[in-house]
Formats: sequence, C-alpha cells, structure tokens
Amino acid sequence: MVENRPPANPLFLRDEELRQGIELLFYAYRDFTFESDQQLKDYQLGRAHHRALYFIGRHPGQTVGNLLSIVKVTKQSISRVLKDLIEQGYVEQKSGARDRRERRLELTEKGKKFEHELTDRQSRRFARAYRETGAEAVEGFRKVLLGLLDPVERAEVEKRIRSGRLPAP
Amino acid sequence: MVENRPPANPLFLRDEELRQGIELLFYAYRDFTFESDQQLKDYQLGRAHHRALYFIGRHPGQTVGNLLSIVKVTKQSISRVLKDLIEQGYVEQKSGARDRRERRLELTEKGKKFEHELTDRQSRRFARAYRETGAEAVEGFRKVLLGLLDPVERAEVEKRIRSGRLPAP
DNA sequence: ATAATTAGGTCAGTATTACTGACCTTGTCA
DNA sequence: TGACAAGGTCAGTAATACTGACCTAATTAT
Repeated sequence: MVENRPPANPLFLRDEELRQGIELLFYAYRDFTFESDQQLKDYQLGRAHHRALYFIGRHPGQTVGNLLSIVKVTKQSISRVLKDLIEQGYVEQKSGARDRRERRLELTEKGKKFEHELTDRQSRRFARAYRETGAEAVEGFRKVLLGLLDPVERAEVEKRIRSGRLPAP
Repeated sequence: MVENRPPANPLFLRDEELRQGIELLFYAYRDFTFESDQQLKDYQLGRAHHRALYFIGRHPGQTVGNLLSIVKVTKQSISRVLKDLIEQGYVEQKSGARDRRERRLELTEKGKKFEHELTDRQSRRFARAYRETGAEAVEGFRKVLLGLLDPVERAEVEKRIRSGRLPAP
C-alpha cells in the first residue's frame, strides 16, 4: 500500500476525494441490492416490490400518498407494485378512519415474513460493516449520508428514520 | 431533538440501527442520482450512459471487459450503451496494442466535457456533505461503505478507487 | 500448425421499472 | 353545491437489463 500521490495540487486532491466518495457509494449500493434482487427473482418480484414491502413494514398504516413521497415515483408505478403485493397476499389496505378516501397500508403476516427474509441479508451486511468499522465510523457514515440528502428532504428523513417501527415477524 | 428511545432492549436497538442505515443509504442514493438523471433526459440518455461515461473517464484506456466487471451488467446491456455513446461522439475505441481483440475505451473531448457536466452536480453534493460533517465523519463514511462491499470485491475496489485518474476537461 | 479459448459483438425475445397524459370515483370541506 | 384531494386506471412509450444462441477475430496452448 504505497501512497503514490505527490504532495501536489490541493484542488486535484479535493476532486479526487469527491470522486472516491461517488464511486464508493456506487459500489456499495450495487452490492447492497444484489443479494435481495436475486432472492426476489424466485418470487417473480422486483426491487420495487421489496422497497414497498420495506417501507410499509416500517411505517404501518401509512397512506399511499405517504409511501409515494418516500419512494418518489408516480402513482401509476406504485399502483402496479401494490396491486401485485395485494394480490399475492403480502399487503392489505384499510380505508382511513378519519378520511375514508385514504387507503392505509399494512403487511399481512405473510408479508412480514417475506419482508424480513429479504431485509435480513441486507441487515447482516450492515451488521458486518458496522462491526468491522466501529461506532465512530458508523456515526460518520450516518452524518455524511444525511448531508448528501436534498436539504428540503433532510428534516423529513431524519424524522422518518427515527420514528420507524416494525413489529417482530 | 428529543432522544425518545427508552434504555430498552439491545436487540431491538441493534435492528433499529441497522434499518436506519439501510434507509439512509436508500434516501441518499435516491437524491444523489436524481439531479443528473434530470439532466440526462435533455440528451435522451439515461443513468447507464452516465455510469459508462464516468468509469471510462475514470479509467481511460480500459477494456470493455473491465468496464463490465465494474458496472456488473451483461455485455448486451453495456453494448447498447456504448453504441449510443460512440455514435454521439462521446466515446471512442482503439484496439489494444498488445492484444488486438481488446477495444480500449476513451472519452473524446466532447465526452469529457459532458461527463464533467453530469458529475459536477454530484461532486458538489459530496463537497457540501463533506464540508458540513468534517474529515472524521468522512473517514467513517468511507470505511463503512467499504465494509458494505462483497468481501470478494473489496480489494479490487480499494485498488480501483485509488488508482483513478481523470485529466482536466 | 491446429485446436481451444478469449474479447467482443450481435440478433431475438422478454421482463421490470418508470414515465406522461387523460380521465374517473369517492370522499372531504368550504 | 362545487372545488379539491386521495387514489385508481387506461393507454402508450422508454430505459434498463435479462437469457440464449451464434459469430468473428485474435490469442494461446498443445
């Protein structure tokens, strides 16, 4: 492991540092999604289905609109995904108590089991990385990821990730 | 900012911590890709084209096979993307000096300009996040991302992100 | 020198995700 | 009652990516 950069141009170093971040994010995301994508194929489902399952499990009882604002796709897109999940008995909808136009989304028992199965691999990946790098690194990791968000989204996301709950399978 | 978790179950906390990581990675990647995706639409190109441009710029003269091992898609997929980029004058190929079966990939001047235009937004996003969080957090960020990689990939990626070079536009 | 292998491309067909735009129903609320 | 919001749906299109089969040209091993 030879450090082969000369004392050199600080502007170059800065750009280099930023590019390394970009690439690490790409590589990590690539590997992070790979395993569960493979698993999903056995069920004829895709990554979009996992995302929906994940966030419905994470925020049970949320509305379709809320889910949309998390995954940021069109309602036509989420609609197809939800339809598949409902038909296959992973998700159910109940109309809202106060506003009956709303469809509140929840995982069925089957859905919870499946979600856990899919997410477990990813959790284990994170557990390994966290274990290897330690609490301080994890804190930095979280800070930087928050910093990468659109400023408008940031407060929202901070609230969301802290208020998550997901009953045991 | 009230810390509303009770002293509580350490197993729950661990799961919670891991899920927060998963979500942050999702949200950050979502926002990270959004801006350049928008820009790409003006050119009738997609994210796959940006990825190819990025990694060709980053490792000029690399072979198609090497690019494939970075982005991890099939050659049929990369082929379409490369065809578009070559037709539009962003990329050119030269057959390898030692092994003439190889097609060594390089950005044209036009390609470099375009790549910088696309990546600049993302670099600025990283620069902002790094500035806001400081060197220590950045170090943690990088460590955890490396930890998230497939172990088999890790050495390869570490080498790759350190050997990058990308001449000025 | 010939056979096997490798780098890369190509043709054909399919699936998934996601988009735009238009239009509809049901329910809320002023 | 009429505007608006939540959600769904129909139709059409595009991008990404897959499998499988087959091809050329060049390299390498026997």
